[in-house]
Amino acid sequence: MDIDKAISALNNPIRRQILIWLKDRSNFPPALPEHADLDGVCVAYIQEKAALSQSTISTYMSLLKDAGLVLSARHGQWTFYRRNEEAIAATLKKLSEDLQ
Amino acid sequence: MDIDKAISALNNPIRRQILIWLKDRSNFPPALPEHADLDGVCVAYIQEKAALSQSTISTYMSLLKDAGLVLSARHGQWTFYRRNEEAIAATLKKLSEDLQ
DNA sequence: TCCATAAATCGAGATATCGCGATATACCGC
DNA sequence: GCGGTATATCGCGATATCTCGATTTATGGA
Repeated sequence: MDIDKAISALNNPIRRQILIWLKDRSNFPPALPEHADLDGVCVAYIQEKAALSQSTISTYMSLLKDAGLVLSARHGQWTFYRRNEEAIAATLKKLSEDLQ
Repeated sequence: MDIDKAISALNNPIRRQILIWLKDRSNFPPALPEHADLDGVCVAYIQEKAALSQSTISTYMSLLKDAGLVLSARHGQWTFYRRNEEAIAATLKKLSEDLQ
């Protein structure tokens, strides 16, 4: 876990908001029937919610993934992103232990 | 509490390290006798420990202060900085509540 | 094979942050 | 007032981040 990368990824209100939205799948439109059993949310839905460009959101999701805070899975043309709960918890724990 | 400012201030390993050092006064040289009863550490001691220029450390301390994470008190020519425990705890709590 | 769709990558201009040396300000003791 | 010390501020070049539109890559369907 790279705390520097993680804090850097968190140092943006929209990226933090994305992590918050991802806590609850119902923040996004319902999944297509063929994706009903898959975990995570596709880039297009996140983009729509965040109201930033496709390229920006794709970059943001890569950043979050690079920091370990989300996991991704490709299914056909879609990439589904979901929270990495362990990494998020570990990051918050490390920050608290360091600073508290 | 401005979480954006706080995370931004924390988004630097040396500023985080300073907050960690400030947990324990003994990380710095002993206070001058005439400062024995004062709380906090002067800029010069922090600078020496961090091994960055005086202007950089002064700016860093201003940033941390602006974010509310430290408090400052001027005594004569010296400015003494100390942790703002409540603000640090509140920042970590907010981050955890938002993201966890 | 072609076309359409989803996502990733590229290139760029605008803005922010980093860290410095130089300078300014504030305060002290003489 | 003057010189010295501690800190703050200024100006700057270097680097990083932000966000975009355009392009590329990957995939699926007709």
